[in-house]
Formats: sequence, structure tokens, C-alpha cells
Amino acid sequence: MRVREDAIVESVNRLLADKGFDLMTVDEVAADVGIAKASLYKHFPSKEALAAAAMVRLLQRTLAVVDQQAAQAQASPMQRLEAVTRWALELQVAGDMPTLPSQNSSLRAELMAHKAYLELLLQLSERLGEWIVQAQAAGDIDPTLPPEVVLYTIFARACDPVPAFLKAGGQHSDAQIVDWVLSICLHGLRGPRTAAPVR
Amino acid sequence: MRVREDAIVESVNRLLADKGFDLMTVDEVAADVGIAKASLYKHFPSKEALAAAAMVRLLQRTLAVVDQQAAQAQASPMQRLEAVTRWALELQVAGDMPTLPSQNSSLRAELMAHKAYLELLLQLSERLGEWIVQAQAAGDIDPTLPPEVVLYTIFARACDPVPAFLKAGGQHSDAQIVDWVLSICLHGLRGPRTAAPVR
DNA sequence: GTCTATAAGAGGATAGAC
DNA sequence: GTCTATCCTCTTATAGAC
Repeated sequence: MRVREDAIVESVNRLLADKGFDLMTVDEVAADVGIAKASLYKHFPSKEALAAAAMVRLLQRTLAVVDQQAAQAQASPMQRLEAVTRWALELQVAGDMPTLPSQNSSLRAELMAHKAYLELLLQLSERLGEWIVQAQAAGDIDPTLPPEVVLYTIFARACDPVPAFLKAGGQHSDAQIVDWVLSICLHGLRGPRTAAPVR
Repeated sequence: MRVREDAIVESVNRLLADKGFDLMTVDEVAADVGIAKASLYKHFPSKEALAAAAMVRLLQRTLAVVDQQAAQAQASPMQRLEAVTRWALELQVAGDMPTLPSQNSSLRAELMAHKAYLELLLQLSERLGEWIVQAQAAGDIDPTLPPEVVLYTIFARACDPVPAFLKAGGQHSDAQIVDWVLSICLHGLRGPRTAAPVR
């Protein structure tokens, strides 16, 4: 049943964002969805498969945002990259970004065997990669950086711990946090400069 | 026995850097040190205490680097911050940076109750905080950023996933990876600019 | 303080009835 | 496909002899 599986993946997404893969238990997922654990296993064969489904959902949503940006005729590649990165940061600050440990080997193995996941990941990388190359040609991104490095840096915003730390402090609004992290990603700690440095 | 405990903490440090807290088992630590698991528990009361000891060791080593930088009479606050950040990135690329999940609650509880850890963390934050404020006054760091944001951004380099990804690609030298990540941290994706922007 | 052996429990996965 | 009940492995932690 499609509807049921959607509900499962949504629960997994939330729990993954909240506690991460290792601390999320299948019992919790079942309880959150409101079905028995054995029923869960009729839909997904393993805990890893649950996580993979949540990541597929995330990639699909991200690609939808990419499509939306591609439709903005007047936007520059850099502005599109910025918009996608901002969207990811907003998702993260809102507590809806599922996060996986980069070290868990059983999980990595399952993901690397998951065709839909790999396909979407490749697709996203290629779409962003194009914009990166164009932004470098336009002088908006350091052309000496390999596009790969830029791509990973953007991807890494999805699991940047800084927003969570700032949010835990409770001093700043979500929008302010997103602005700061995005600005640091683009302009560094030195900040944007509109004129030549003074020294 | 002090020597024995040092060996334990060093093993924990390596395993923590390699697999992370959740995937590291106490059995592994015991095997790595070469003693029985029960003997481990004579030295440290819990797995969390092991991790805390490794983090204390890391903070002590970091503070030693801070001291070393403070002794460089001719260095600016910004150069000192850069040197400390570079050191952390080199540790990370070398696979010696212990990394803790920011979500594990039992671990967080133990850390927050660990006096030596908290004291050292506060000490490090204050030392770096001074340099941050001075670097902002000197115009080397965006003065509109709260120092807290800058501090967290620097701390986050310790668990930045980008170096590991680049290293996994096997295309680049460790030194090159460190240079890129550090440059992006300081100058952003747009890169350092020595003159006014063209547009 | 070190060992062997074991308790205690969490959590992923499955059996089998309906 | 859903349930209850159970299995089984892994892992933390401890008992108790030396």
C-alpha cells in the first residue's frame, strides 16, 4: 500500500533528523507510524532499507527544488546554487533534514547497492555540477577549486553542526542562523567585501 | 597505573576517529590495548567515560597548540586562529581526530557532568574567543558576525565531512585538501580576492 | 589490577496465526 | 498485511577467583 509506505518514510525522515540512524530504533518507527514492527518488515526488509527510502525521498525533494530554480529564467547559476543551499539549510534548521553517519558500514553498503538512491544522487550531482562550472566561469566561484570540492562543500551544509549549535543557544532566529551559515559558506569568515581590502 | 591509562586513551582516540562512538565497542578497545575488558572497567567506569577521556586529551593537545601560537610574538590574531584551524584539519585528515555524535544523549549527559572536560572546553573557547574579537577589530573577520558564530564555525572544522570525502576520492594530497578546506572556511567558495570585484 | 565467565538488556529480525 | 510472541545476536557491564 503506497499510502502506508509514505507514512512510514515520513516517520523515518523525522526520526532520522531527530536522532540519527544509530539511535533510531525500528520499534520507535513502528510506534510512530502506529503499526506493529512485523508489519514494517513487510514493507521494508531492513533498518538500512528504511533509511535508504528516507534518503531517496530527500533527494527527490531536492531535485524538485533544483527544477524550480532551473525554471527561474533570470537567475544566474550562482544564485541558483545559493537558493538550493539555502533551502537545505532551512530544512536542517527546521529539524527535517535526515542525517546519516558517514561511518556506518552496513548502511553504506546498502546505500551503494540501492539503485534508485545512486541514480538520484548522480543526477543531483550532475545538475549542481553544471551550475558550479558556470558559476566558476562567471567568476562567482573560485575557478581554482575543483568542482568536486565545491559540490562536497555544498552537500556538507546538509549536516553542518553549526545551525544546531546556534539554535540550541536560543539567541537567534532561524532565518538569521541560515543567513549567517550561508554567508560564511559563500564569503568565508572574512565576510563579503564590495571594495578592495584596506591594507 | 598512568602508563596503562594513557595507552587506553590513545586506543580510544584512534578507534573514535576511525569508527565513531556508536560503532566503537568496548571489546574492541580492550583487544586493541591488549587487556581484558573487565580490566578496562577498573580504569574507566563506562564507555562514555572512555570517550570523555579521549576528548579531554584532544582538548589538552589543542590548548597546547594554542599556547604555541600565543608564543609567536609577531603573529596576528587571525594568523593564530588560522594556524590552530589548520592543525585541527591536519589532525582530521590524518585520521586522528576523535569525533562524537552530537545527538547521543547518554554521551552528552556524561560529558556535561565531566568537570575536566567542561573546564578545558571553556578555556579553549575563551582563548579562541579573544583572538576572534581581535581579528574582528582588525578587519580580518566580518565584525557583524557574533563571535559565537565564528567560534562554532572553527570548531565545526573538526568534524567537517569534506576532507574525508576528498580523501576517499584519492585524487588529492592531504596538504592540498587541508588548504582547500581552510581557504573555503576563511574566504568562502568565491575565493580570496585581492582586488575589487569586476562587476 | 588482571583474568574468565556470565549476567542483563537492548534491538534487529522472524514465526506463525488470522 | 497485520498482529502477538519470540528468537537471537551483539554489547555493556559485573561477579568472583587469583
